[in-house]
Amino acid sequence: MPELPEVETVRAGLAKYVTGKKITSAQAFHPRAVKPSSIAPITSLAGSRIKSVQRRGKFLWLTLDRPYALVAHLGMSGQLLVTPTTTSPHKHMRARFMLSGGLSRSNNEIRFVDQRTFGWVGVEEYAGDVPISVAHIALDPFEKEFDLAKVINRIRKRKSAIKPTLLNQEIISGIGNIYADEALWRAKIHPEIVCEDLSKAEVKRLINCAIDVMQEAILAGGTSFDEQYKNVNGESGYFERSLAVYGQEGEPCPRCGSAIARIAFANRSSHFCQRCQR
DNA sequence: CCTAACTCCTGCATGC
DNA sequence: TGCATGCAGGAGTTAG
Repeated sequence: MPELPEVETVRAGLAKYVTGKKITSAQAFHPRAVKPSSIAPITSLAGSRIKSVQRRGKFLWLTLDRPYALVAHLGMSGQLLVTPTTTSPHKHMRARFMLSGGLSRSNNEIRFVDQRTFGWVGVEEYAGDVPISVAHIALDPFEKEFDLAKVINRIRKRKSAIKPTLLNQEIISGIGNIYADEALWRAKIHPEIVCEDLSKAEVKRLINCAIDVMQEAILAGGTSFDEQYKNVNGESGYFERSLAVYGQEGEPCPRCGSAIARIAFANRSSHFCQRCQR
């Protein structure tokens, strides 16, 4: 599911509902739901207070009044739902965190729900400003330290195709398959073009298109195709209706009208317009 | 240093 | 209806 706009929607929802609350108890229900490198069991979070909710790229973490963080990655199908404790358990509930205090009294639980179990939660110490598992992840383009010129130069040295480079979280974080395809379409760049062959202006245009499309998606509450992406209230986003190419194989290009193509490479689907994107 | 291939899962759509 | 196949928003590991 979730790329930067969806994770940011979840982050903002969590920040609104759980900041300042105390975790009174916590449990995990599935062995793969907890990151193996976690330094402590989920149950040990009991008694800690949530100070803030942070994000870099697709990684989320809660800062606590302790020298470690509760980190989460949603993988392909993870959800973090804020619910009343009386809500009946979800089918794929992998962990739960009971809360007390704070401003909103009715929603006193965070549930980690994940059908495919590619997502995880974990307890981690910090490496500088971010938890250990986030340390190798590049800045995302919404962080104020994000250095556009540096990223452009790095991309332009690469000999691989531009699409897998956009998906590489160690170069620029937050972009997944949907927004990579949408950004390439907006910038009129073919996904298989080699990075080295792109001009500085083209790479700059591409990253700015990625920023624009993700910003618009955040305002729409993210992209939801099915039941796999929900915000913390269990609601779908509505950016799906604004997608130009992702999932639009055979549909007319919104710019030139020719049919959107889908190809598979680097183990993923790519959707693009063969006329607009050379 | 880099890249490609493979892996971890469940559930749904499709085709025979 | 049943079964096999392919496909899905991610990222870590390994081999080369």
